[in-house]
Amino acid sequence: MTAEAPTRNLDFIREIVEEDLRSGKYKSVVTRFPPEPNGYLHIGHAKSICLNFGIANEYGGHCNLRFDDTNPTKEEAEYAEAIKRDVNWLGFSWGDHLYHASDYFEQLYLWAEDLIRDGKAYVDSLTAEEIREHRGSLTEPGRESPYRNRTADENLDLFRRMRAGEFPDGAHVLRAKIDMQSPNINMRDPVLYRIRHEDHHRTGDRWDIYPMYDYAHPLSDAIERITHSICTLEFEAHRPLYDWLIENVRVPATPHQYEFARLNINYTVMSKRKLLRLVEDHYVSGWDDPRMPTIAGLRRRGCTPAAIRNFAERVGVAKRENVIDVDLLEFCVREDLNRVAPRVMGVLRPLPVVIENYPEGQREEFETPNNPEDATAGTRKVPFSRVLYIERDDFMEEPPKKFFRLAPGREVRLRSAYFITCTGVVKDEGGNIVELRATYDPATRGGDAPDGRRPKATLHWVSAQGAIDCEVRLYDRLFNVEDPESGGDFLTHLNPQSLEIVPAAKLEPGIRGASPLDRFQFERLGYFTVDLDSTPEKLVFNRTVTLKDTWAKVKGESK
RNA sequence: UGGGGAGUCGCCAAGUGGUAAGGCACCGGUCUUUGGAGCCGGCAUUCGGUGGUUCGAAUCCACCCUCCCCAGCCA
Repeated sequence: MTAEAPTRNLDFIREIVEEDLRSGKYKSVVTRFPPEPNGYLHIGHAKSICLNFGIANEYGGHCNLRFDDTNPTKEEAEYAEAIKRDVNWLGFSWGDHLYHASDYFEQLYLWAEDLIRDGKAYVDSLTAEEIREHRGSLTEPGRESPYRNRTADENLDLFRRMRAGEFPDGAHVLRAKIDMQSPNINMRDPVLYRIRHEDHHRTGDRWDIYPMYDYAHPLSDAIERITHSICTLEFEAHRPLYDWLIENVRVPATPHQYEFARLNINYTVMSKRKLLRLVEDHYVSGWDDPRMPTIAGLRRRGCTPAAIRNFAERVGVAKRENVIDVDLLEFCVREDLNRVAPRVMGVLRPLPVVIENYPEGQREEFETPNNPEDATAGTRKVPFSRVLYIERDDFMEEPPKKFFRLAPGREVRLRSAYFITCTGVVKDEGGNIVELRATYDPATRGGDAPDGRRPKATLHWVSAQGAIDCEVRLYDRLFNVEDPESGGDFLTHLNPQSLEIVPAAKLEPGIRGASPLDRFQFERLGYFTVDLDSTPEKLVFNRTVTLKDTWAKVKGESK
């Protein structure tokens, strides 16, 4: 027996967590996922959720869900509800650790007064424009505001009157008194509070001043005794300010901020601003449009939470900018669905086939496995009759070299049924194929030939009698370029073929009764899920992802 | 041209001085009542570049190059 020393490949954040736990710096770990309720969560957030909740779970700590609701002009309760639903759906739970930055407004305000009394904050009465001018630039230092040296009493008085609503929006702001010469622009007396005469979705009209993210975030982390405050790279330059506040405010704990690279995926966009644009201007049907990279969209598309979690794990956590191949996401989705999705036969573009030697009016049923990958999934019966539908793509009158499917004179297997041989092609006046004639071999019942012959192809099929008409929505990537953000307006890269509606696909009768979000594999085609628009009278399916298709690839290459 | 980060296979990503893990993609083969899945194999003499230190460097030092972030009273 060799006891392998399992060298786990920890990401750099987990390494830090383990070291902090090992050294005793922290007794247990507390993380937080801090969304702003101003839009829906997307798969980039899923990476952060898996990281934060994942670490909490792995190291026996907990992860808070905290709404970063410091800006009343952009936030809505509806978004908060959607966010909670999505985090839960992904499989994580915050227990009773649900918080809001707005819950801390009073404490945050009191601390701001402390800062003023300590001479570390002041009320500035410059206009926004003037503040910008005084800030300097990347290469020039800033200049101090003429209001920078007001007395603590004067500042306190003004700040209290700001709170009391005595001034209009923009009249004053509270600023930290740090260093206008700092090479780090974020340290040039950052704004801590601004006046906003606007109702907040949780605090109503109680406040006329609202804290900025840079002020509220570190202090909220301290209040919640967060140990590891994990955020994305763009906040790296804000860390000195984060640390400044933790040092200069009498907070009950000393959290630390760590930054990792956000997730990007090709052929889509991930910024909330752009996703909002797609929704508001109706380029998609909503935040949960199955083409959207939102959690809600992926759910409606048919992705499983497990697939998304596996994806987040394979993607890794590091500090280098990255763009993940959407192929990896699709792989994770197929991998999970292959295990769990019951199989069913459905024909998207029906081509009738009449089995000439099969008695008119005769019917029989075949037993077929629900999931060859899962012996416990059992079997079901599918009806067979004289007229069948097969996929139009499964027949070619003049088949090229590598086309193994049905063609005149060729024999193929109908999955779980019989071998059939194409004996004729019926066309309309326009020369379009409207029907196939064929004969079946009664000896191949069930799909095996006693003489051992093996057709090169097995086709899916549906008996015309009893077939159920369904709408099927075929999705493709939303954008037709890898990086929609580069090269002008991202909207110009929208894929006009991202949605194709198949109005009347033929499904085997067993599909009746399927409910929204049920997932299936339509054999040889892909994974499909019942859409929210579906009704018992008219089933609607979304294609989650296709199955890999070697023939499609060969065909594509020869083009 | 200030400050903060990052550069290892097409895309991710391990590696922390001892002679380049793994995944996706791709390419072969095998198997197959899904051209699916599975299984087997291939896929970086080289780590942004150039010098240097060392018996030995992706790992240490120096210089250079490229990319990303910061000038919201957004987060």
